[in-house]
Amino acid sequence: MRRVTIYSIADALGISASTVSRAFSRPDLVKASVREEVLAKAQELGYSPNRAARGLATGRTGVLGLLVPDITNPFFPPMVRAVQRASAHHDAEVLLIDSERSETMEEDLLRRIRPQVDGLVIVSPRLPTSRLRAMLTGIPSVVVNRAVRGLPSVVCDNTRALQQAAEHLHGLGHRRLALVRGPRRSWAAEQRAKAIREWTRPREVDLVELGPFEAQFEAGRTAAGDLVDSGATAAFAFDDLMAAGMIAGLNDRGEQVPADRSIVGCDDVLLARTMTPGLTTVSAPFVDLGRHAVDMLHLLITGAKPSTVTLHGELEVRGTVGAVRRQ
Amino acid sequence: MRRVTIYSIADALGISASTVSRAFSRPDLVKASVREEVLAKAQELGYSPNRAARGLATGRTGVLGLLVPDITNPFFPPMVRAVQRASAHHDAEVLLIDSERSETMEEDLLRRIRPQVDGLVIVSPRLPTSRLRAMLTGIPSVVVNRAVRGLPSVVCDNTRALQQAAEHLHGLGHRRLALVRGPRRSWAAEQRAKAIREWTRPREVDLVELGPFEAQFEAGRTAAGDLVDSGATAAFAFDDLMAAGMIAGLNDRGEQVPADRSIVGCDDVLLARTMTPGLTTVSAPFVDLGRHAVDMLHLLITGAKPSTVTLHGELEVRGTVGAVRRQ
DNA sequence: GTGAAAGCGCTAACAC
DNA sequence: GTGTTAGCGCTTTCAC
Repeated sequence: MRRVTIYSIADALGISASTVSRAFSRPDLVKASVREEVLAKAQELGYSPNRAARGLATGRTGVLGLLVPDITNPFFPPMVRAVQRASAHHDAEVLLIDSERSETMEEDLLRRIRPQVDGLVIVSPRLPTSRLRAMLTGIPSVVVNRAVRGLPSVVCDNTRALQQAAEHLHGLGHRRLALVRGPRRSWAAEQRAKAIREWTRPREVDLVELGPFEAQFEAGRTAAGDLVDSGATAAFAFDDLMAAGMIAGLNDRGEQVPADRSIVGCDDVLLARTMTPGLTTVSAPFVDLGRHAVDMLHLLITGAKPSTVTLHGELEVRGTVGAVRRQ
Repeated sequence: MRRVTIYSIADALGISASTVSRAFSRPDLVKASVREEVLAKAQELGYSPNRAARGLATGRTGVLGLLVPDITNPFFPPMVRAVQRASAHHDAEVLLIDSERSETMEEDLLRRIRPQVDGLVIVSPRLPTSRLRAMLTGIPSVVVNRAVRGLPSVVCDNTRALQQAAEHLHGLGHRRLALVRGPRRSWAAEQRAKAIREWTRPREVDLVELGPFEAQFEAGRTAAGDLVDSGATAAFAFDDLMAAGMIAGLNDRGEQVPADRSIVGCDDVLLARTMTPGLTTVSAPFVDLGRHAVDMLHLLITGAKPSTVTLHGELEVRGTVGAVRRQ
């Protein structure tokens, strides 16, 4: 049994292959009655178009590449889902790449999939701008959570929410805050740090900066020691994972959150809700992040020039912040 | 600037395209010196093979499909990573599909990607066997964590580890255990339930069965009520996510774990380590699961007939089990 | 060990 | 509206 192609259908119907092809890719160019015959026969024969062939002819693969630095970080699965869902709307599939936080893997993998996809959604907080730009020239790409001149991006600005959190802590009596910084050279880390610094500057509040640290649970645990030493009564963790690690580290040292110290995370990943008490954090708009990225990518692929989109996180007050402890 | 193909290289070197092609796909058929020239020139020109063209010619896409039911469940990211890593060894890319726990999406998405991949790694705990088998005929497929007659699979048997856990609880004085069941019709859920029942039967221990429940945090929270009502002093949750939910639910009701009740999870996902106290659980061999699945798939694709692989979970005793509370 | 040529299944001018 | 034709970039006989 040989496989069914547009020719099988064309022969069966006594029409040309082009018409069959058009019935699928440009249905408006085919007479309705013919189109329906084609579709019916296709159904009957179990035909489904060969993407590779279409790809060869059109130069399009119908596949989008999604690069994430660490799929095991709970930030990414919801985003992956959103990207996939949005891609389905454009009839595209998603090739996933997890670079395992390695820059060399990132470049290798990117090089490998580049020719196989129509475009790329890239989450690469740390690859130097020049190398990032080099990897991305010549292929439609949208960068997530990082602003790179000349590249369309969709970013989440947490400034307002973080400053609200700071305000909240201030209202609870905290006057010495810690900023537990995320990865060195991470765009988001810098962004978040800036928000806190900016809020602190005009106020009668001490700010101590700790880190940089990796965006990992264990790094948070380590940071807990620095936090205790710093004398800050409340801390902004770079993200929820670090916040969770910091809380565990404080527990190791006999401290309770929020009784002894307050902790604020960022991103509102699953973990933040499943902790007890729930983590006070800033929610990331995963779904919109993914959706905008894909929509923008689609625009790029079809020749348009999308402009950068900025979304906003929102403060979620839960159980890990409380009134300052009486010293 | 036109794209570089085997012809660009062939022209530049004054040789034929066939030779260039062979230098990549059948290097043994090309004289070493020529091969090296080709590779060097390819490097210089930034050539990378067009998969679509290769796919058209060979019928292979170089892409593997990976279907997971819920990428936001922390069980899957490490497995996705393992699958991707293993695929790289076979020079294949991974097309990810998250069915969002919907059977209809699962079938739709599968139908869509089937023609675009060389084979499938499927994690589908609940799709009825007949429909699963129907979706998978005609395409090399490996099923993960589910035994389906006639389909090669790689499964994780947690019987021994769960029974060790039961033994451990027994040693701590627990005589009334709860089995908090996972999703109805889930192969793993049935498997785990069987292990506990089998251990209980010959012993002077009461077993109460709760559920079935969805494998979700919130379902665990709900289950906590049933658990309290059941009077069991210790419980086996279907998985870690449920276990975390149950602990949160118990806290809501003023109970502490393990002081008031002991909880055992399953899978040892990130969450299990980040909780305080750490969750006693049974570790899943994520990396091996992914690796074996891909290796088996590769065998299938190349015409061999792999046999089912059984891996084993191991008990990880952490902080959520303790001596039975004095009533 | 290497080249010439056909063809994988589809699309896209171009003609009719 | 539909058919004809010429590729897309690669692999793979088949000669040499």
